[in-house]
Amino acid sequence: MNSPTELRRSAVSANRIVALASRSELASVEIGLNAAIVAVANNEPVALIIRGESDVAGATDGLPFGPFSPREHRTFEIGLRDWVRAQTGVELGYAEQLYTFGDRGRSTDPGDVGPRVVSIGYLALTEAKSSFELARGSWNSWYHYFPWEDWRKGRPAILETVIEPRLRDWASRPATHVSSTQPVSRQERVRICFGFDGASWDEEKVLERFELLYEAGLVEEAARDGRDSAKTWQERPQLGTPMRFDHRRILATAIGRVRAKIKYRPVIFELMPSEFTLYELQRTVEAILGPHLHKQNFRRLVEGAGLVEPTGEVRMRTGGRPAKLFRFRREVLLERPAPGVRVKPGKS
Amino acid sequence: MNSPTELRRSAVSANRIVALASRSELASVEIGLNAAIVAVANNEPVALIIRGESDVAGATDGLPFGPFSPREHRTFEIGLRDWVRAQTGVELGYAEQLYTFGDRGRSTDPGDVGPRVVSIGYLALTEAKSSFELARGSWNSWYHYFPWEDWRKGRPAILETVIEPRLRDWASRPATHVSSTQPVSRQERVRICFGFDGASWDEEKVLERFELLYEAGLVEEAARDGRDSAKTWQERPQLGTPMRFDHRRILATAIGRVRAKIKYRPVIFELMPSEFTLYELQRTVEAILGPHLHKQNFRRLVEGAGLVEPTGEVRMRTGGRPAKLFRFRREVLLERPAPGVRVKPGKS
DNA sequence: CCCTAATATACTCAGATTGAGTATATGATA
DNA sequence: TATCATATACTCAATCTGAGTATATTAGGG
Repeated sequence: MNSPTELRRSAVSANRIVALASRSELASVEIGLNAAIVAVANNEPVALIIRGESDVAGATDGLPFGPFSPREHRTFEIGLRDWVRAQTGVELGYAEQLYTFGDRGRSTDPGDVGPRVVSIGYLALTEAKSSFELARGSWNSWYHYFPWEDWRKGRPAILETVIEPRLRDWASRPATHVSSTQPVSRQERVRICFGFDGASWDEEKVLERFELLYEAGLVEEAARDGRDSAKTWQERPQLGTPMRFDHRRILATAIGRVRAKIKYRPVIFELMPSEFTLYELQRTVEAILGPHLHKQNFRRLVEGAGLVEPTGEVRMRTGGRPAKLFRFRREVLLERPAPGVRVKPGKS
Repeated sequence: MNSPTELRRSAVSANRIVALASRSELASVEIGLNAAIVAVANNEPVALIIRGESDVAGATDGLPFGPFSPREHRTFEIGLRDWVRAQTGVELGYAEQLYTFGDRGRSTDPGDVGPRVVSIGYLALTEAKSSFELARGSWNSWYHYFPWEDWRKGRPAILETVIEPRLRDWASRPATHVSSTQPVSRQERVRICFGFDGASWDEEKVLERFELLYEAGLVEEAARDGRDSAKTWQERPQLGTPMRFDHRRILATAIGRVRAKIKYRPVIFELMPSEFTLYELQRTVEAILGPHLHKQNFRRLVEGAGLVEPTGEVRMRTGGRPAKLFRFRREVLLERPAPGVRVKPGKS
């Protein structure tokens, strides 16, 4: 699943950029790597959270992160795996780059050209091992940070009771500055992102939703960063647990990416033990995507796509008829261009 | 289309990473931005190429690139747009981050901890304007660099005559080091990537194909970088025009991304003038994707998805019946979760 | 002015896919 | 042994999709 990294060695030549671009234009920055390490434990989607000292707003939770030292590691990914192992005891399987975040803070102080950190966000998937094995950190449900994303018991009430009225209020106020790169009105953005007024809920728009809440000043991070929109609220509701730095945004990016990816790549199996029943697989998919899937069609899909093969064993004590055990058929990777769990929300 | 960037301001807090991670571990690096600027001119997919001084292997072509200076620009994207405008005269419309490349070169010289460049690759789409307007650079067909990707006249002969025999030869030789992260054999990788032995051709695997050719030592860049595999060939074929640094890899990433993206986002219209006929639209899609599409079904799809609306005008002198003119219906963005040109290869 | 070539556009149809339902199999438990 | 709970198998209609045929409208040659 990891793309070959060998080609990247050619970046040696890129050092010559320095010779070409006027040296003085290049300001040095520091590179930090952030990992959103995702697993599913007891049908709960979880991320590996490190509890650190609280920030100015009192947030303590954060993603594992560490510096990238070119001295020690040949590639970002090697560096990432190294310090994740050292820091948390977790051995990463699948990992992919998410996004590189590098915006300067809101400080407009012209003297603010000091050490600037560019953070490269990574998504990693792993099988959920017991928390005892963790050297540091703990597995927390990601819905802890994004309660509005949890549709497993139907539409979360928080959408109706808190988010919708607040966002409608915010959307009805004029935008602070009309930007040409933002041709869509606040109303429309709110409608599309959160599925109000009959628009459909797109479970992949996790980042868009979080950014909207941030812009509207409805999450703790917005207040911490001193956004004006946050000041307009008399008392701000607590929408999920805040995180340090911009880690909640990175986690949102990660969740959106996983939700999109399992549909066209068999990454769901990175989260499963080697043998599983089809219902366990379905529950794992549901933990990630949210809504319930149609059981019979789910099996038809998964089996029909050749994603799994029976081991011949069965699991007893399921509470009913024993369930056949399956394993992932790695060969699909060689057979189909984009094998994944092409599910759409349906009924039970 | 551009995701809101305001949230990124919260990265100010990330400066505190420095306080947490031992300062000495952080080695400063420099950030370069690379842009793969893509357009379609006369049914030819093109990228904006800057011709520079030739590198050690004689390659002159490269992508526009420039330093990222936190002093001057609040975000990567603002910086990118700024120097692309200054350098080439092109005003970027759509832009998205592709990937951050940061591998150290193959130099294992322990003293090699000097200025290291991390390059952030961006994909930009723009309408093809005449080359005269370019301050610098020229629009070159991307198939110039990747001739094996051009399936518009059927399967490119180069696959049969050059690539297949060479890759089979390479695949039959034992891998230099068997890696646990690479469970698929060389044979299988070659088969999947290039569609040999009846495997299907996946037009999105542009990067995978290029990396395979690089690993096999079949592209100029591999020789330049001193790869062993390149030395095994008596005379190496010329597979496409080489580029400076790792720019051909970035371009490959960009092509793969565009090809994937037009299927679920209406980015194709970034490449079109404001009014166009359905056949012009189809030709543009074909320029990007390669294979021919079924004309009648293409119209059904595009119209049925509500992606376009007739302007009421027609274009005469098409060589036959006049063609209705259409424009992009921006409202689809508000109606459908993932509007795009969901095409699959078909007949004429 | 009519015929033909070339292109645009409209309609048709069979097979595959999909959403959603009903029916049956089988072990656990009272 | 009856009943429950779960797993698994089968069915069916609606929709989608690939691919074909048919018609409309212009340009251009005679």
